[in-house]
Amino acid sequence: MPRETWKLEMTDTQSPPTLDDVARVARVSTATVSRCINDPQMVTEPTRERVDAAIKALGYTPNFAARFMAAKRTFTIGAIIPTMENAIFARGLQAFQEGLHDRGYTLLVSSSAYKAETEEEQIRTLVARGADGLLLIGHDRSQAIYDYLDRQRVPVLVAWTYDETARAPSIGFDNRAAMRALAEKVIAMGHRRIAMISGASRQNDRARMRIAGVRDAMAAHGLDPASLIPVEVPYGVKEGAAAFVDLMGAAEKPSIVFCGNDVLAVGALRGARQLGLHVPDDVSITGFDDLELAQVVSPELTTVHVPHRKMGMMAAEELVGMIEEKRQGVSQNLDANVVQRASVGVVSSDG
Amino acid sequence: MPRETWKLEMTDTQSPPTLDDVARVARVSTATVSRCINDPQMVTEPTRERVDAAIKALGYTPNFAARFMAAKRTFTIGAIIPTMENAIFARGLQAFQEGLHDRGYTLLVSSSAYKAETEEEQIRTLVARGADGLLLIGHDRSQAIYDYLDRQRVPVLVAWTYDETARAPSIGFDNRAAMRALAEKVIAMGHRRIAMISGASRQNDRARMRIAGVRDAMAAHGLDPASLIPVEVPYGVKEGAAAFVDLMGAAEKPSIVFCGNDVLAVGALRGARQLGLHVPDDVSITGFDDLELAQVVSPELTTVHVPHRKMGMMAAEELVGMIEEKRQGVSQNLDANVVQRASVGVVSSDG
DNA sequence: TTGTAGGCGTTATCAG
DNA sequence: CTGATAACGCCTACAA
Repeated sequence: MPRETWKLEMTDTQSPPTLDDVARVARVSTATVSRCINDPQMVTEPTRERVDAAIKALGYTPNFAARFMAAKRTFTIGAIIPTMENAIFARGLQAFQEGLHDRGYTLLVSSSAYKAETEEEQIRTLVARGADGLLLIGHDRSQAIYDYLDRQRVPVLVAWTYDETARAPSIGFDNRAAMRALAEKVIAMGHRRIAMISGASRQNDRARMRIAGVRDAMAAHGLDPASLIPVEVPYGVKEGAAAFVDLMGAAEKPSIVFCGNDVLAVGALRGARQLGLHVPDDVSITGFDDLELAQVVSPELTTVHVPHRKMGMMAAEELVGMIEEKRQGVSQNLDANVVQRASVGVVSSDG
Repeated sequence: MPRETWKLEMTDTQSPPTLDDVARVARVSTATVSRCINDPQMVTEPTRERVDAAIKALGYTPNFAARFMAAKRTFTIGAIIPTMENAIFARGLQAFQEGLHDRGYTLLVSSSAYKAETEEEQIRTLVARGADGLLLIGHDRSQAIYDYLDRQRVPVLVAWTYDETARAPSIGFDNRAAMRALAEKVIAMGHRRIAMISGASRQNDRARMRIAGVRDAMAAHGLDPASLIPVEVPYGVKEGAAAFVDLMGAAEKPSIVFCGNDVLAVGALRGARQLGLHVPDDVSITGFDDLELAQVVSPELTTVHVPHRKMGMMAAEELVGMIEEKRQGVSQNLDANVVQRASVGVVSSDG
């Protein structure tokens, strides 16, 4: 039995088909097969047909690892988000994925569970896997990992926040200004006894900026910003409820509880229900993000509307641009508007 | 200037460090460096220290593509879920990821937007990228793609459903039986005018089974299963609300509206509010999944509790087992229990 | 214990 | 337009 035949049978049964197999079946060189796939117009009609037939017959799919090694491109973008649990990042990410898909890229997502260490690990994983670019949430991470990214020459775009002074370009909104706008409106409605429930602010610039925003508004209204001591808990409905109950157990009960996001606010709402408190008559509550959730609960949440889809779409455009034109990214500051609904009430004569 | 030096400098500035670079700096062979990374105990203490130092100094990270080509393993698992928008799959996936992480694997997630075509594309992408195994939702997909997976020898595990007759092993629950149990309880409370809002049932065995479950219960109570004509809409709060409003506009208004999942049910609740209908006095509503959402709305949803985390953890264990022991997967049928809350009421003398 | 060298599946540069 | 052939970065027998 001729060696060739033997080998053909072996490869055929043992493992997925390769370019070689296709080439052999189509009776052309591997180079030609490669061209058929990547640049069909460089090949004559009849040969292309033979090759396509062979590809179909064998059920061939190119091996990305090999392709990456040879071409240094994967048309893959990685995104690492803090959580997939609640839908905070889902809508924006969906738009991001659509934008990438339109441009011929695939998105791979990974979640860090709000842990810096995990995020770092996942950044390395995605880069080592050949991601052409990365989308990250917020600016807070170690110098070391930015250095690593530089060395590996992987473009990075930050989303969900805007900070032109940061090292990486960002497409997002000004968390601090948005929260300040919300807080100013609320304070203008007469609220003076202010409390806040926030996610952990360490390693989370969005959380920190939102706290700062409330303090800005307080200062602007002659209140002492330092008097605001946010309760920090993990983002979650249960956690929000528990924090709220604690807050209402204090000697001086707040008339308004600002929450770091809608999930926490929904938790607070639930805490209020547990305590038999009426919102907004007994106490007001605000969120941030304007998730679908915000309009599902009752009362509907006063919150900050974040342009999720727009942000995702613009991020896709920008990141692909950075990759293909090898240029620095340019930051964009999108609008995030306060949306007033029923969870905040007017205070008449409140100390 | 000696050529070696020149080359070293070039590589040093132009591209990420490779095994070669590390070897050169540590004055050992590439084989030794490789061993230091993959099997440290095969190397003497002093050499290992030199190598580790070189790795740190250079900021070296192994290139997965190259590693994959040589070793055929990536320690990466891919999961493709229908959507990331609402949190349906998030909790289970989170547990799945944790389970994988404990076993040394990384999870990469991709969402198909409930489109078979997109899912297929993503399956190929993940496989081509060297995923060691795949987690998919539900059994409904083309024969062709299962054949492809076989040929590529990539183990596949299905979750969120259980069907021992299907081609792929599954870890999930019996959607039909669970929905039937729920429906039986509801019907036993006197409901006879039954309607249902479902997600698209095409290419979605979970949706189909849940519809079948309601019909089973109807038949068991002497009602005509064929009289149930589910309204099919995309999973979404808005869509659920609209469908509900339509349903209540019919000549014979239902006393109970079964919903294919909690998101749809929350939508229905909202539709009821729009119509000024009281739930459950005027009409009852049920969900499925027991998302956090279910306890956040009011009235709280009667629904089916799905063991998300348990399912995710077991799936991780099973899939890794299939990969490492090269064995067929074994299916598991988990419990999904009815949880009665406030959205369903008793009907006294209803036709 | 350490080094040498072949091969993994593609792409891309040359000739033809 | 097509075909050799040299990388790409790593792993792993096999040798020393």
